[in-house]
Formats: sequence, C-alpha cells, structure tokens
Amino acid sequence: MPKRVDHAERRTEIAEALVRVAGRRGLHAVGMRDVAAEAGVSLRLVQYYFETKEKLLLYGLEHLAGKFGERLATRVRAAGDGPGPRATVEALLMTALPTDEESRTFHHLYTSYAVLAVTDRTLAAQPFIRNPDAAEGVLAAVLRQAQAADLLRPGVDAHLAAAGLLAMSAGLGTSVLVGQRSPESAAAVLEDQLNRVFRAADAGG
Amino acid sequence: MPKRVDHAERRTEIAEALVRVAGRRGLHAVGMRDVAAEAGVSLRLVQYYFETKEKLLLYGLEHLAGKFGERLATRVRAAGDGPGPRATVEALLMTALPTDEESRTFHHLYTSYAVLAVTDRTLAAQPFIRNPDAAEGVLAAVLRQAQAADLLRPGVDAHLAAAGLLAMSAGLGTSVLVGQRSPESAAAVLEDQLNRVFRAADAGG
DNA sequence: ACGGAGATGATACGGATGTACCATCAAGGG
DNA sequence: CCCTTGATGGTACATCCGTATCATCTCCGT
Repeated sequence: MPKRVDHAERRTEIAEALVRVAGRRGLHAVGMRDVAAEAGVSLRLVQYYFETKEKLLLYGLEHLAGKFGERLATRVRAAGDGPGPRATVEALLMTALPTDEESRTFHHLYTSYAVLAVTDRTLAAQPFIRNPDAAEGVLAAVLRQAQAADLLRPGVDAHLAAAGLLAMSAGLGTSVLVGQRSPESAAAVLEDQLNRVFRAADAGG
Repeated sequence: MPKRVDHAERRTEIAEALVRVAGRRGLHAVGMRDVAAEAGVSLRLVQYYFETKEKLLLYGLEHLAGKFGERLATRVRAAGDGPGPRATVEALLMTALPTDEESRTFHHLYTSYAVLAVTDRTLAAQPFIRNPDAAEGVLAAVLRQAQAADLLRPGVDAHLAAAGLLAMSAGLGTSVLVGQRSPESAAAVLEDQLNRVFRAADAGG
C-alpha cells in the first residue's frame, strides 16, 4: 500500500479552508478551486476527499456548526461556574453575537446556508432544525431552573422566553453583521431583555 | 420617434419577475436569462432596461423593500384605527412574519440580499441601514406614545424595547422561513413578548 | 413619405465552474 | 524485487453566465 493519509483530518483541513475563504468572499462566490488554493492543495484533492461540491458544503456546514457549538459550550461552562443562571444565559446569548471575526464568520456563513436551505431540501434536512432546537431546550432548562430558584419575574413562561431570547439574539446578530447596529448596542438590547425576564438583581456581584 | 415605452413601468415588471423567480429558486440561482423568461421578454430587453446584473439586483431590492413597506404601512394604518397602540404594534410585527407566500418571499430575498451585502459594499450601501432604522423609529414612537398613556409596564425603555421586538421578529421570521418553527408558534412567542412590554390588558376587546 | 431614433431580437464571446479522465508517484506485502 | 493500490497532479470538457455586437423593426416628426 502507498502513503496512508488520515482522511478525516484532511477533510477537516479542507472544510476549514472553505470556511475561511467563504467568510472572506461570501459563500456564493466560492468555488472548488478557491477552496483548493486556500487549503494549499490541488483541485483534484478537493474532489478526492469530497466527491462533489454539495458534499463539501454539507460537511462544511456540519463542521461550522460543530466548532461553534464547542465554543458556545466552553463559554457557557465557564460562566456556569460563576454567579448564577443569569450569567449563564448572558454568556450563551452574548457568545451568539457576532463580535469577533470568528463569530462574524459563523453568522455570515450560517445565514448563507440558511438561505440556501430555503430552496435546497438536501441542505434543509441538515442541522438547521436540530441545533437551534437543542439550544432552545438548553436555554429553557436553565430558565426553568432559575424559575425554581425564584430568580425570574412572575408569569414568565420559560419555553416561550427561551425561544424569544434566541430569536432576538439571532436577529440582533444579523443586524450587527450587516453593520446596521454595533455589537455594544446589540448587547444593550439583550441586557434590557434579560431585565424583563429576570428579577431585579440583589445579590449579584 | 418610434414606439415610446414607459421605462419605469417596464423596469418594475422586470424587477417583479426577478422577485418571483428568485423567490422560487433562490436568488443565488437566478440569472438574467431566467428573469427574462419569467418576464416574458428577451434577454436583450433585460439588458436594455438594466444595463448590468448588479443594477438589476439593486433595483430589485429597492422594489422589494418598497412593496413590503407599503404592505406594512397599510396593515399598520388599518390597525391604527382600531383598539390602541398594542394592536398597532401587533400588526407591525405580525406582518413582518413570513406567513403567506408574499411575506415568505420577502423574508427569503431580503435575507439573501443581506448576506450578499456582507461582502458587497455596493449592496451594503443600500436600504439595509435606512429602512430598519426607520421601522425602529416608528415602533419606538408608538411605544413612547403608549408609555405616555400609561399602557406599558414600568421601567420599559421604548427605544430598547423597539429594537428588541424588531430583532425578535426578524429572528422568528428566519426560523419560520427555514421550517424550524411554525408561524403560529412564532406568533405565540411574539405575543408573549408583548405581554412583557405592555401592561396586562383590562379594557381590551 | 421618409429618415431617424428608440425598442427589440438573435447570437457571439470570453471567462468561470463543476466534474471526469488519464497519468504518475509512493509505499508495503507477496 | 515488483506489483498492487491508495494518493496525487494535470488537464480536458461541457455548460452556463454576464456582456457585447450586429441587425431589424416600428413609429413619430417634418
């Protein structure tokens, strides 16, 4: 047998090249040749590891979602050791905002994929349903927990509030992405919303 | 002179053809030939009235935003004659949800344009900034008015609340668009949020 | 009525794109 | 040792897209 190569690793490298170049020039403008150049391999190689462009895009989306999920989980875990549920929720929502370049790219590409998914049923079957639903479940659980600790304002429905927060965060993210709103302003809107869901702080640091 | 044609009208027809076909197959998949076929004219004609594709897209965006603005204004005006500020706000936000085919198309294409605007500065200079800011202003004004009439919960910042509502509505719209959430569920989330902003109803019908 | 300008049609062109095909290289097992 | 098989490279091919070019038709002013 010849030189043995770790396919999974190679696919990851290429997928990350896709993400980089798509983040720079837009997903609509990226071709296999661009991905190959960005990854420093030949066009043939991209074909070799992903037979078709559709499969490349699919894998790229998966990879992107995975990376972001990790990032989010890390931040939430870090905040989880902290003051309380509100901090956790804040960490979750603020991380979802496109502040640095990495999260900007995520928002940009995720929105691009979402737009494609509207007309492409192969893409529509992908994690657009699963991931945000999972996030909503997690957030709702945290809110219910906070509710049990009497940290929420009366009459709050955890599930509805969670959905609302996530939707607001996503909407704000888009605004920030297109330059319509500053990250700080978006954070302020989110903060204001959290004040509508959580009781007024008393023992907070 | 030969047959004189109303250029503005013709441009509108072609722009609407663009919107239709892009709504069906996605903006990324639409070419000048598709627009021409949809409008029932020759490719040359599309070139004649819009010299370049970029100009066609620009005009299409303008037209789309204009149409939707009208639709929104109509619904809001209709609600304005009704019970009160909350009904107005509800009309505004519910209209922004992609319920029927027209608003679905609007959301789909507007998001597509937004994605393009991230990397295309010519597109970014377009009404992405102006329109939503205007909507935010209008909504904030209505909320301030409601606040003056003591219809809001205490401590509500009209401007922040307006921004939040709009962002939430946009986020929910995207969810509905990609099939992640039903229009009814989105409406419920919005309703819940309005209950957090407005006082509990008392004199409502 | 006729000339000219505006409106429209047909089609060519250069470039880019996704994919397919053919060749080559490298390593490990018989 | 060499032959198989996986990993590459190079490149051709068909297609599509936006744009440009050339030609034609139509109708109004004079």
